[in-house]
Amino acid sequence: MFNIDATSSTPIYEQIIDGVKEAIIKGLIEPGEKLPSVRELARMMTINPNTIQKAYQELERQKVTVTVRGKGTFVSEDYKPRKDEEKMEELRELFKKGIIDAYYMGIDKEELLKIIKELISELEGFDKDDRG
Amino acid sequence: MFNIDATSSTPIYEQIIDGVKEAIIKGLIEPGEKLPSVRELARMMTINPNTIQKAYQELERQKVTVTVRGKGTFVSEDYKPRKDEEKMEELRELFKKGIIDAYYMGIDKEELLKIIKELISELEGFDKDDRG
Amino acid sequence: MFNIDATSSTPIYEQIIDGVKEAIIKGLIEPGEKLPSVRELARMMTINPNTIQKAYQELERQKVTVTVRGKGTFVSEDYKPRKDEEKMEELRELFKKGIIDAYYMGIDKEELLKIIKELISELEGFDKDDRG
Amino acid sequence: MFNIDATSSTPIYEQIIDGVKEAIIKGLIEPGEKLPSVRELARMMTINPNTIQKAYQELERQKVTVTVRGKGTFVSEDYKPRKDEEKMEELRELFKKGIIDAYYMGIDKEELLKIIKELISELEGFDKDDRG
DNA sequence: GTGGTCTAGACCACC
DNA sequence: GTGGTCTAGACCACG
Repeated sequence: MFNIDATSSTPIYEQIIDGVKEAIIKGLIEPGEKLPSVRELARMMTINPNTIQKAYQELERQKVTVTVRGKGTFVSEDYKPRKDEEKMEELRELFKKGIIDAYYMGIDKEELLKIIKELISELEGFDKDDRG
Repeated sequence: MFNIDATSSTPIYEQIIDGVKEAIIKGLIEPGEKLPSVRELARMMTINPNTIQKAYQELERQKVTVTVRGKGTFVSEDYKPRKDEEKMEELRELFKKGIIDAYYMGIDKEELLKIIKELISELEGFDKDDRG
Repeated sequence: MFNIDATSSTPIYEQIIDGVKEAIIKGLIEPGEKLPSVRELARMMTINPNTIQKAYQELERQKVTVTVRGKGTFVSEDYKPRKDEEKMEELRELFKKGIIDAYYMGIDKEELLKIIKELISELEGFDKDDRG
Repeated sequence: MFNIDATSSTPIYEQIIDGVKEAIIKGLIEPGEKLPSVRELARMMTINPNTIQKAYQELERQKVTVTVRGKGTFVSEDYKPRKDEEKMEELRELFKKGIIDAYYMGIDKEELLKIIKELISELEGFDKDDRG
């Protein structure tokens, strides 16, 4: 489903969260669909089950998934996007850092916007209205 | 010159690095200009000198600054931007994460691009040719 | 694994970096193999853990090692040598200094080349193709 | 006579020492010849006179030069090369470091020896017998 | 005065 | 257990 880089500075559990979200946006996993169980995914990716568990808990906290006791973890069917000012500020900081890095790599404004637009296109469904 | 959030998950020394780079891009510090000394900045921001030191060393490693023995740390006058494929990939990952987060906050493509363009404008000089 | 001279003018962390690199070249540590943990090495050599940490971070920055979160620091399996002109110039300066010093010690050309060839031989594997 | 890089990690006074020695080896300054006075050299290179003074003192300590009170500093006419075991060991360490660095830059044995031989040739007089 | 190194000891996130 | 960050306080070389 997605790749994990154990040597990356982003924690594994965070890579899993991002991977699941990306898979949902791309439509690889549909709303209502079941995610692999913690143990199953841990085995598939040879990762410590505790790490998967932590990722799943965070996904549920963010209401991206819901857990049904005894059944498993499912992609939310009624995800309601929310933007509080705090998260917006974090997002701006993240992009600002990206722009600064781009500047120091010698990437100009047009090239940068092109890269970003490409990334948006790759994440199919991003510009759709029917978000589940 | 810039604000430090001690409670943030991004390390203080990294916030300092980003802050200095941002100040340079915005033209608040000019190429050739002297940065505050390690001790001085430490006093100004009530941060341990070792933390400032770590930030300054990383800035020098990235060739953003040069240090002259016994004189201090100065903004490089001949910074040459470099983009290797590895750094490009990291940049793409950073922006991809931002786009995914934006999606989950209910921000649509147009709004996102508007935010990014605003951020670029705020960083004056980004679309100039005379990068220091 | 290697000796540290606390009285030397070369910083301890740099001696550690050189020692690790030398051990790798000599084949005493193989690609993929785990280095002693920061604390362990600190205990073994009665050196402050922060000093070891600084050495390990520099080794990782140079891509000589990779660190896996929660697991430890390992010798890179896919090290790709790089020679930019700047590093080449530094290398030339270093050897030039050595040659000048040798001259002032009364060592002639043949003797100097003999010494250098011996040093190369001691570092087993230097003339092999399978660099890790 | 030679270039000084204030941003280099090698101290300025050491760069001066090396520069003088190199100039002597190359024959740019002959045995018995007078070096510029401390003040004169300081003015020429816009360097603090104390720094020049320190370099000259060290050159005299190494018996590379002799100072005649009221006359100035002169290149020794009867320099007797000496190799004690301590200095030999330092020299070996220096070359070992260079070889390790070369290895990590992907330079092979033949290429390295070629570079070293070139450097020796550039320092004219190195393979002569009539060392003054 | 400047930056560079080192120690001691603490806290944290991650696996 | 692992590495990563931070503080406090010390000493040093350099200009």
